[in-house]
Amino acid sequence: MPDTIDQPEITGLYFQLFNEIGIISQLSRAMFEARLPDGLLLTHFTVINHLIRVKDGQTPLVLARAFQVPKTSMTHTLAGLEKRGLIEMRANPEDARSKQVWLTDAGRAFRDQAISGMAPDVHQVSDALDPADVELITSKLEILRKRLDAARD
Amino acid sequence: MPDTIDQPEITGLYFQLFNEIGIISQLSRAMFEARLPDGLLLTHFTVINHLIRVKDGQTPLVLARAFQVPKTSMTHTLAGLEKRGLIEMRANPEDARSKQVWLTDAGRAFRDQAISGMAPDVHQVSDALDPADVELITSKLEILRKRLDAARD
DNA sequence: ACTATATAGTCCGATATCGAACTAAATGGA
DNA sequence: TCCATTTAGTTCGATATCGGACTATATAGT
Repeated sequence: MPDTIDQPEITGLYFQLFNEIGIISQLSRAMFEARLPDGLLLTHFTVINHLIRVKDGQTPLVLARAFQVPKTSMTHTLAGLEKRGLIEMRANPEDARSKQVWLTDAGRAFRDQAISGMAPDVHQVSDALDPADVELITSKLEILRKRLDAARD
Repeated sequence: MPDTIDQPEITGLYFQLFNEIGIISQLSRAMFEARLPDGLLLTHFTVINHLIRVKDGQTPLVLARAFQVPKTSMTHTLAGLEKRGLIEMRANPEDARSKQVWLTDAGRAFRDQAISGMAPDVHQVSDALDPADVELITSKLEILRKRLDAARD
């Protein structure tokens, strides 16, 4: 039966893919964090970067959902960013339960600095895949990511 | 100049790729961990799985290097596995400083159980990419992973 | 309007991660 | 052989992560 799907084998393929993804995640995280100042982690950079790329003024809960982390983790991350003056927490005029996260000038400067610091690392490994491959893989992974996200129920 | 490489843009492409990888790593980890019993994390499963796929009897340090984690983290993970009777730590007859990590029957059973539990989740998202895509992406990511690994100096 | 339920955020406690320092054993060079 | 250096593993302390419980506010149903 040539058209029967060998499901267990597909499962194995996906396992390998997730494994590879997990290792790269770990390695790239370590690489980037080595470039960040003192107590700042990749989470901090990622939040700042998101606030610039998308928009600031979002609520902590929206950010937690965007990054797929529990809201308690986001509270912690935002506290760190606020303590360092990279963001400002303001009351949400539309909902007294809620807050808004705004970037400060220092936050914007930090992002530019961080990217400058990380760029050489990226450049160092950029010969591994050509741009077309990177784009291709990214687009395929985006599909997978959305599928995983949808499967969370 | 059409053949000049736009380096900053490549950096941006890689940033996106790493971002996608980070999110998938997080989502898939959460998905898998939800299927593991009580206090066991993906790390535990991954170590057991590795001991079966490659071989057991390896030293903690070799395992730490295989997973790119600090040896202190591996000590912690192995302690958890031993406490649950899934592995056995023995003295290394070839080096008195060192130890060997051996699977127990319970450890092997645990791995089979865990895979059975996870398979439906993988199956649920396996329509996101066809097997050829999964294989293609995995092989490309493997190249990137090795490049990152080499860049650690 | 009133009450039940849902939602936003924080606090707390448990555990994971990981760097630094330490101990014990192996290795290498004189 | 002896000593300096390297290596394997653990312990300890600091911090990140995250589930559960809590407070305050909003929303929905009657």
